[in-house]
Amino acid sequence: MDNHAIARVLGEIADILEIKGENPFKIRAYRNASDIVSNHPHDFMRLDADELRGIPGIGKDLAAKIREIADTGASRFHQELLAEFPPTILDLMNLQGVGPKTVATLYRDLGIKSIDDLEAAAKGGRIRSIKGMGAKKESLILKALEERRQHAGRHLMSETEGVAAAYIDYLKQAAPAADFVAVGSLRRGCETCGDIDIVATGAEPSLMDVFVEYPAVERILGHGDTKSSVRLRDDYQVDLRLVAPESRGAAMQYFTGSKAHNIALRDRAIGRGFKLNEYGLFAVEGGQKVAGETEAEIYEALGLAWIPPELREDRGELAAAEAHTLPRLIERRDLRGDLHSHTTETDGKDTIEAMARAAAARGLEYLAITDHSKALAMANGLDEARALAHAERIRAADGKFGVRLLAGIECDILADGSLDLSDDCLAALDIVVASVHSAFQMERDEMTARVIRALSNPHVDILGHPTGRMLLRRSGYPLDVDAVVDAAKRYGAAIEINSQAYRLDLSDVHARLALERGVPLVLSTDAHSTAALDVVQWGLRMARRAWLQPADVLNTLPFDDFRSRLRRHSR
DNA sequence: GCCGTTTTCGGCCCGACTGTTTTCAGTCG
Repeated sequence: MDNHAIARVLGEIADILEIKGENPFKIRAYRNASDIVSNHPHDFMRLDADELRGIPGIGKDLAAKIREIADTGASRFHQELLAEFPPTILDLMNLQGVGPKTVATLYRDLGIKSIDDLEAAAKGGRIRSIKGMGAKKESLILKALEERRQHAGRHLMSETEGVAAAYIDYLKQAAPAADFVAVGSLRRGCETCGDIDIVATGAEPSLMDVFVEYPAVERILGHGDTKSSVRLRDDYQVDLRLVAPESRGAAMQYFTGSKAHNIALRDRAIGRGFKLNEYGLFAVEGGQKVAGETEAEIYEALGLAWIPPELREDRGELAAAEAHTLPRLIERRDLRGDLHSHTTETDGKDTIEAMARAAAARGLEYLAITDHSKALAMANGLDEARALAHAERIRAADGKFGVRLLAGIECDILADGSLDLSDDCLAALDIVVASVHSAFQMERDEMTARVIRALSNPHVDILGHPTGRMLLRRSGYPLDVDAVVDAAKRYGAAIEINSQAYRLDLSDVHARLALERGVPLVLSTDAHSTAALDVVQWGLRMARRAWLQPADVLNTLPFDDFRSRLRRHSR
């Protein structure tokens, strides 16, 4: 049991209590505890009940339940709840537009207890027979089922990384001298991943037995001396390739892909009298091996500079590698500031001081505190008076904890494109991120006009999570990103790459569009806790896939230079 | 279920939107 597993049990308790219609505050306590556990830096397996109780939000009951889960691997309360409802019912809660009440009604009235049951009922027109539901609801459910199907077997990069790392740790224990590297879409930094591909070198074939005996394995798909495949619970497929050390680079290259990149690379090899496969680069005449131990020597033998995995999508990287004009991709050490964060003043978990200290501990030079504005009532958003009072407190803390602070706001863009706070208030702040959080159901033209109108406000420095997408859950609101990028250019606003693993918004493709149009980008965490400042690693992968160099990202600048480049100071 | 207390009970962020209604329930954020 790790924190993630404990958090999942608590989350499932919350889900079932919700279906049962229990006290919403009790449900919130479980949900909150689940969040705390999954985001907590310490291993909950090692904390005793007293230490657990010291964590705000964990009281006597929850501390005992967490200990029980840590000690026994399960919770009796959780088991009892699962006995009341079939476990598959929880899958229904993940459908867009289907909440606990709907799940309860579907179960009670139609006996629906799984995704398959629901699909059959919806297709058979039986949903509309339930009181309070109609034909619209039925088609909404069918649409949600379709979206779910499209996402099946795919996972967020952040989660995939965790699963791959845990698997590799496990393999390393059995073969300490061997070398392991996760390749495939994960190595390329794709926003979501299907399979996990691992290349191993320097291990005995018996490693494959260890591989298929991993506790989370649900089904063994293949079990050979050099290649094995398994399916894990949680719908991951994992492939392990065991290769000789002299082929390590070739195998890494081959299994990292992308398919399009590999096809282009092999084509290039053929044109030069070589054959490229997962074992190496070979001369067609005579068949002798030219390269294969490292990726770099393979690329070099083909007249190319080594290409960072994030660029291997056949989007011009081969030509750039040949001309030695590949970008010097942005890295974490290039970032000097974070421009989007929340505190306890709205829906953040930590105070100004804690956030400032955490930013300083991560080597940041500056941090913008950008809590929500009043339209986001559920987050306890700030009105003008509170925003200004909060700004005073932020400025009072500026520089005291080893980091410069910017007093900002994440201001809602209202349905008509106006901003949630007065111009006077926005002008009095150091930085304004403007974001859409409501009224997503708009026509594309209307939504585009709305966002562009917001950008026309001279106090808007940055457009936050521009498309509103939530990976594997919903596509963004309909938006002409091209037109929005042009508007940002025209008005001198910057565009955010939001690093939350479930957002990654802008996407790599759109960020590259902004780069080509000369619109400045910023890389932000949208952190709601100190630990969340580290999610920047996911945004970085997106930025690198967009070919961004340090100079393309405003928050790589030293503090004074950065401030002068902000829209409010640059003209 | 947590928290804080004028300490064992009462409060705990709630508004917009949708689809179903004819005054509201459910979902989302």
